[in-house]
Formats: sequence, structure tokens, C-alpha cells
Amino acid sequence: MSVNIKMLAERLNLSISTVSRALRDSYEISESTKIRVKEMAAALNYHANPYASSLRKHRSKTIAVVIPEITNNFFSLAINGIEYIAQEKNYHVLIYLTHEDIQKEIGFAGHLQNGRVDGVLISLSAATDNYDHLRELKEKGVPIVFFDRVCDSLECSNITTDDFEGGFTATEHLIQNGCKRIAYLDLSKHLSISSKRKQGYLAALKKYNMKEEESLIIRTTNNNAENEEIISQLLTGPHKPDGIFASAEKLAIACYNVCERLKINIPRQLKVISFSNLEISSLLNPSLSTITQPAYEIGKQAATQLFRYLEKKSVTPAYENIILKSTLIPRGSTKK
Amino acid sequence: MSVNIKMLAERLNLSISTVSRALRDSYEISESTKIRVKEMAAALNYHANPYASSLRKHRSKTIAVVIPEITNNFFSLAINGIEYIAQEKNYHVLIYLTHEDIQKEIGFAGHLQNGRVDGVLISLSAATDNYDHLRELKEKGVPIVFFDRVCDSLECSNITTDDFEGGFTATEHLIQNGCKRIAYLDLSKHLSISSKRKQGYLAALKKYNMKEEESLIIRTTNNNAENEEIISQLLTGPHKPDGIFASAEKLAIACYNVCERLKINIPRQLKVISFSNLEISSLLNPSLSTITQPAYEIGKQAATQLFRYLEKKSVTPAYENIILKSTLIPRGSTKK
DNA sequence: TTTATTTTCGGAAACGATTGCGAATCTTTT
DNA sequence: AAAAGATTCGCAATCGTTTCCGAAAATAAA
Repeated sequence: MSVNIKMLAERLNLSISTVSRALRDSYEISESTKIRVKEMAAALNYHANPYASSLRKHRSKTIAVVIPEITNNFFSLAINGIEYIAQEKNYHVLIYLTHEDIQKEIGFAGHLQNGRVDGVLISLSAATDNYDHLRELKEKGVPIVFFDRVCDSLECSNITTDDFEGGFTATEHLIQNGCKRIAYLDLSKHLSISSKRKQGYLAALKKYNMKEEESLIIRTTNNNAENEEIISQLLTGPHKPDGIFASAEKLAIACYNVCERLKINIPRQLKVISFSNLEISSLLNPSLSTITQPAYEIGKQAATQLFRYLEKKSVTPAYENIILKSTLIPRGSTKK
Repeated sequence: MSVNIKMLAERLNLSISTVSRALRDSYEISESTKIRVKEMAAALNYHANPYASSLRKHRSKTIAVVIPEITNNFFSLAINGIEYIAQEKNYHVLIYLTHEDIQKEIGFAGHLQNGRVDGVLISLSAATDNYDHLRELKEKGVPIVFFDRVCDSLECSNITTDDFEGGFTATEHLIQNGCKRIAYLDLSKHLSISSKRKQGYLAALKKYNMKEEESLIIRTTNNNAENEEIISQLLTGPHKPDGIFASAEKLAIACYNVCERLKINIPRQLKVISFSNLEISSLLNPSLSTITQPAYEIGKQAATQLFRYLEKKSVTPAYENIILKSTLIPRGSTKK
């Protein structure tokens, strides 16, 4: 069907090995035949069969990106960064969506075991409370780099943001703008980012001598309708908060929807701030105050880190823990 | 390094071929040895080397998705749909971003030539005005399905929305809400969707006896800052429009930004409607009237169509032209 | 019991590339 | 002119599977 190295060799009256070497610029081949070979290859539009190469070389030139979901600005931006680096390195990128389901994550980890990829970039699902599938993958020799939703119990490189500080800053911002009762919308009980952001929230409360209340720490689910119901109950209950710190963009959106329905005015009756990478936060009604993560940069760094392993297999990889800064962008939703 | 079929065979005192057949449930193998083999495979956590299989079977179990950009709600949703079907079929998904650059598209087409994927899903870059790279790919036997940004001059399946009707409906909506001078923000001079939406726009103008004006058909670029400048000039020029129909979400965002800067009130001074898949259109200030495409469904349909080819290679594939309906959602930005 | 048939398995050739090793040919040195 | 070295290339093994083909063992038919 498609032209292979054997055809090239026949047309050129050369051996297969010579053609192969010529194509990859081996020193053993004379300049003149290199040119002949390359011209013929171009003429016949030859492209090496990637699977034959990968099989022989034990290298696939592809990486996998495993993320919870793609309809999420943070992850879209991260993929953009990852893909940028991958293109630079002439690598291919496989994408896997767990939809916050640990079973899918386990399944993917299995698929990636036998050389399909040279490395994996992963952001954990909200449901993963066990890392055996990833440990196994790692032990098979597949380098793993975590980004954003990392895993502390595995020795790997992690690219994150300063989630504690972000949580602290967000909460402090609400306090400084007059909030007395601040609720925290928690993303998941397992996620590192979730607990770190919460720690920041709690630390800020402590600093300003505000007591923490169990009823203001709200655990959310993976279902938007459910979340809106939860928030709705929070906002109509007896001890309403006057400020909300959402640990994820979709939770802030849910707040906006609920407030619209309940005719609660933001920021007059309720101030809202959220971790978010929504590029049009400023166009919302009201504009949304955010803690914004450098998502694109995170993707680039994670990919860069992975390629560092791939390029020097020999040395024991030095795991790195890169922490990027997120920034507070105050807008209308937290105005006094 | 990793466990292969040979090890399995040795441990089981069976031949390689028997193990292989047992694993894929060949009728030639007795039930008892099948069980033995599978148990051993599970115990050793065996996963077949995908590249060896692909090389031998001429099938990669992976598809490629080539899109202009990923930080775009339409494409994120489409990928979501594609990935859903791919998971169902146990396929892997490679992703390639052209960033609206035809050279990259050409490069990817080259990479996909030699069996790396069993098929390709593609939405053209705004810059592609020549389809030789895709024709070549197709002639090499790689099935291609276009979605949204399709290519008329190649015989392939196309999944689109009713872009003409969408353009017509959007424009009519503006007219019915009192607009007298409607500008059209064009995405690209090469894209089929762009010209069809424009045809719809022109047809609506004609129906309501409004004359078309060259100066109101605005060609935009791939640079947001540039686009804002272009729109800014449009809105401060001598013959300002009182309505804008944006053929893409990012152009509507640009409008909002410009209006904010120029203190132009939407919808009082200017009404805006746009093709968009922004899930929070209703939370914008003002809420944005949209023509919304069934992006997730488009992705699913495109993938489904591709798998139809893959599953019955023998029959000459019947190319299909599936056109899904987009819907007008009137909101604040076009209120009278 | 012999022959025919079915069941079950192993040997070995692919798939398309890469690469160690040996062997020509050509150039240089003595 | 002969030996040594450098240059350039081909043979064949290899990567881990799948699958064609043949053969042994078990079963059925004669």
C-alpha cells in the first residue's frame, strides 16, 4: 500500500540498511548517496512507519496527557502549553479524559503500560484516593509528571501553583472587603489542591480572628445541578454567608446561577471570588474576582520537565517540585 | 524490561503462537488453556506491545483529531464528543493543534501518512486555501472526516451545522429587533462556514430590503488585539452599525471589550449576536444572544462516521453529509 | 482395528524499521 | 608495491506480535 524503505532501496539499487542510515544522516554514508536517497524519499513521499521504528527503538515519540475533563479553561490552556512543547520536540500527544472517574484513570494507566508512550502528564481525577495504578505504571519505567492535581505519595515531579497562598489571598481579600461569614466551596476530599486551598482559607480566618465553621465548608459534587442545589440551600439557610470562596471555576458559575435565580445581588448581598481561568471574567455580570493560575505556563513546564527525563535516560531523574504563582485579580464581585 | 508474550509462553510451557491465540480467544485453543493463559497474563500484568501489534496488523487503534485551537469552547466540546465515542470503541486519540496555520496542518498530514492512525477527524485551519496535503493523505488510504470547517473539494464525509440558516436567523433576529445597519464579522476568506454564514446574512438583508454594504462586512484576523482595533474603528467611524453579527465567539468577546472601552451600551446603542458555545453567555453583561451549535453532538457524529468506515473496510465507504441544527438563543444583547 | 475427522497446538514467516558486524573499495603511508 | 587505514556499504539479527501452515493427539466413523 504505502511506500516503505524496501521500495526505496530497490529503486535506488541500495540495501535497506544503507537507505535507513542515509535517512538518519549516519556518518557511514557518503554525502552523495545521502542526497540520492533523500531525493528519492521526497519524490516518493516516503514516511517511515512509526510502529516499526517504535518497536525497534523502544521509543514511541508520543506522550500521554491524562486529565479529568477538557471543557475546562484551565485544562484547555494547559494542553495548549503541553502541545506547544511537544510540537517543538516533534512529539505526538495522546489525550485521555477521566471525567473524574478513578476507574477510567486505572484503565488508561493500564493501556499506557507497554511502551505506547514515552511518558505521561497527568492531573488526577477528583475521585482517585488510591495510586496503585500509577505506581505500577511508574515501576514499569514510564516517567510521570503531575500537574496541578498532584499526588504526594509518589516520587515524581510536580508542577503546581501556590494553592495555599491562593486560598489565603482569596479569603483575605473577602475579609478586607467586609465579609464576616465566608463559605468555602470544596472541590473534592481527595485532591491535594482542594485541601491546600482550604488550609489557606483557614489560615486567613485565623489571622483575622474569625472562627471557622463546619457548616461553611461545603463539599461539592461532580454534578452541576446538584451543586446548585447545595449552594441554593446554603444561601437560603439560617446562617447565610456574606462571602464565598470557590475553589473552582464551575463552582463560581454555579453561584452566579443560583444568585440570579434567588435574586441575590453580587456583591452587595454576597461577595464571590474563585479560582478561575475564564478569560472573560471581566465581562460577567458582575465581573468576577479571581485567583488566576498560569495554566498555559503550567502545561509548558510540565511538558518541559517530562522531556528532561526523556532526553537523559541514563541519569537518575531528579524529581522537581515546581510551584508557580497565581495572581489575585479583584473585580466587581468582591467590591465593597 | 516489561513482560512480553515470550515470557508468558515460557512460564506456561506453551508456544508463543498458542499464547497469542488464547489471549484473543481463538477457536483453535481449548477452553482450559485459555483460562491458564489469561490467568497468567493477569498475574504478570501483561499488556501487549501496541507497536508490535500495529505493525503486524496494520491497524493502530488510534485516530487523530486535527483542530485549529483548543482554547475554544466549540472545539473543547467537540473533542469531548469524539473522545466519548473513541473510549467506547477502545481507541486512542491523538491531538494536533494547527493554530490556524496551514503549514502546521501540512506537517501533521505528513506525519499521519504511514499508519500512525487509522483515520483522521479534522476541522480546517482558517488559513488553508489548498487541500493537496489532505488529498494525498486520503489517497494513501487514510479515511478523513471533516467537521464544522469542512472542505468541499474533497470527497469525504462532512459533519456541519446549518450555517446558512444560522446566519440568516441571526441577522433576521437583529432586524426584527430594530437594527438598520448590521455589520458582519467574518472569520476567514477561505472557510466554508464563514462564507455560508455570510450568505445567510446577505439573504436576510435581501429579504428585508436592506442593502448590503461592503464597509459592513469586516474581515478579521487571527490576532485578538488586531481585531479589537478593527472593531474599534468600525464603531467610531462615520457609518457606525447598530447591530453586529459575529461569526465566531472570540469576535463577540472582542466586541464586548471594545464597547466597554468606548462606553458603548449594548444593546441600547449596539446589538450583538454571535455564533458561540460559551456556556455562560447568560451571565455576561449584558447576556449574549447566540446561535449555538451542538458541538458535543458534532464531535460524536464525526467520530461515529469515521468508525463506520473503519469497521467495514471492504465496502466502498458511502460519504455522508450530515447537517445538524444550531439554535438561536435570544438574550440581553439584542433586546429592543 | 483402521481410517477419517476434529481438536489443539507449535514452527516459522511475516510486518517495517534499526543496527552490530563484517567485507569490499578506495585512499594513504611506508 | 605492499601494508595499513579510512570510507562506504550489505547481510542478517532483532524488536514483539499475528497468522499461515503443518503436525500431533484425541475423537468419531468405517
